[in-house]
Amino acid sequence: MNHSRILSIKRLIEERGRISLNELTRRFPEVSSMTVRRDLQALENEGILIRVRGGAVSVKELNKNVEDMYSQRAISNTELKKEIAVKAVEFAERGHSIFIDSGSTTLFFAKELPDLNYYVTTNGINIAFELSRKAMPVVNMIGGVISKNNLSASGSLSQMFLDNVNVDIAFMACSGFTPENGFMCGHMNENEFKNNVVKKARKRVMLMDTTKVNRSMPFTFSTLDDIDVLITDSSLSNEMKQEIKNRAPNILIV
Amino acid sequence: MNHSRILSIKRLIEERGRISLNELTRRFPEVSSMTVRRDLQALENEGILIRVRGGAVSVKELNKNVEDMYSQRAISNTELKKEIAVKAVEFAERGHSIFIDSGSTTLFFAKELPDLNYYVTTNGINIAFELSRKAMPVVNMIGGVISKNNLSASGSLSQMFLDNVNVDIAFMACSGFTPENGFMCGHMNENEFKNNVVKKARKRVMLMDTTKVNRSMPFTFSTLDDIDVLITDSSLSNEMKQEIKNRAPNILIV
DNA sequence: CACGTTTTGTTAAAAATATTCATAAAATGT
DNA sequence: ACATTTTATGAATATTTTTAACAAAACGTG
Repeated sequence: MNHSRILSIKRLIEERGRISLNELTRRFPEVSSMTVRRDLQALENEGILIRVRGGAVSVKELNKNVEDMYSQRAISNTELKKEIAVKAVEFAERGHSIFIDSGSTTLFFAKELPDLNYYVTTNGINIAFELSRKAMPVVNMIGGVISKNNLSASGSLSQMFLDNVNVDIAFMACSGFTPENGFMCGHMNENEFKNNVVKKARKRVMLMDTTKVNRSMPFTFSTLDDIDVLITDSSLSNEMKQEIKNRAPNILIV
Repeated sequence: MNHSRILSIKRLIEERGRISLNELTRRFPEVSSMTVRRDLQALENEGILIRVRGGAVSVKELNKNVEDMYSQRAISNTELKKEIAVKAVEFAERGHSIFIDSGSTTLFFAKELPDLNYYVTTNGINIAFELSRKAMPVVNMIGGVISKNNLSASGSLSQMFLDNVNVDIAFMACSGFTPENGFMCGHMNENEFKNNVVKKARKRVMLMDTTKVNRSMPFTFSTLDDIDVLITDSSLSNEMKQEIKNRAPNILIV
């Protein structure tokens, strides 16, 4: 059955990124290497992969590096961020108006968000783009001047825009955090904007990976007790957890 | 001089996308094919290209297919659109406030725009993204509800946003055109928004490839004599050109 | 079932690539 | 400035991979 074999090969290479002819012939002992070759050729014609000496590489895999191109820079600690995003999705209720802050962790959150009827408002153009790929959610982009480092809108027009939006729950991101100073970011405009979102939202969820902990930034847009839920990755130390609980007894740490 | 040669090879492959070893040895007769091979190997290690039988393909080139991923669908007639974009760039003056309408032709325009100090306002998130890759222009994104088919913002909030922006020159796109009905688009919200941009701008440039000619859409956002410059590709018929001139004597057709 | 078509296997030849080694040039240290 | 080391290159050879051509098998169809 040639078709199902080709499909298997396709799947294999898409998940592995690159595969050698030797491995393929080992995996498909029922056919000759020549057949596998021809399969690869067929897949190459379809633009699925490109053949290289000794095997083939998946075009998708190559594009993975670019997939996140629209987030401008390579994203680090993707595993941590994904972990956080998966946990955060639980807090998004369908039919509600949610705000998603600009940021790389929140970008993962947007990716993980199921395709349901949320009303999403965001100030990140990469997040708006990501959400636009889904069929159901209504995507509302906050306008304003785009800052090139993080693709987020801010400024007075953003503020005006925000005034016209209601937010049930805000999923926020930060660049730095200490228990004393709270959640910080690096730019004044953004800071003001984030601060207003936090004030405005009925419920606030902070997505923060542990690389942000004990890192200071110029501006604080939110203190610990502004926040209802703090979602971090598994490597948050118990001491820090305790300290957070002491300062903000009502916070839920996930 | 090994380094400059490797750089040349890199540039060559980045502009051509794919190159054969034969061609490379022809282009670099001063070194042996073995050396070229080793150069390719070096570039492969850097992730610039991947070697295939008989030559190499540029990773960038492969990504080009995905580059336009963020425009959601494959772009057709890219050559026409590029031609138009190149011509349109002439009309963008540095230091001015320009508006770029959402659309695939205008996306090319955004790509072609040189990296200078424009003040750009746009309602397309893909266009805002594209512009954010450039260092100089100030990018101002119009907020609003994002429509998923063309990644553009529209709605009452967009309107409010537009009220706060001044536009020297607007580069517009349309989905259909007939001389009688003028420039048309498919959605009411977009239509209203585009219409307001046209009203507001001091100068209006329409980017329209000939596939749009004699195609009707539900809504008209601009008539012929609203427009100052009409930029099309080379395959606009002379009859149509004449008819346009008759109806709008002051229009400049490029 | 006989026929044409498509898929697959076998093999040999061709092509491309890798390896090795020798040499020349450049960089480095003293 | 000289010697030493490193690096780049070319040539020859060996290895691997790919292609091509043809035969056999499987498949579908009237």
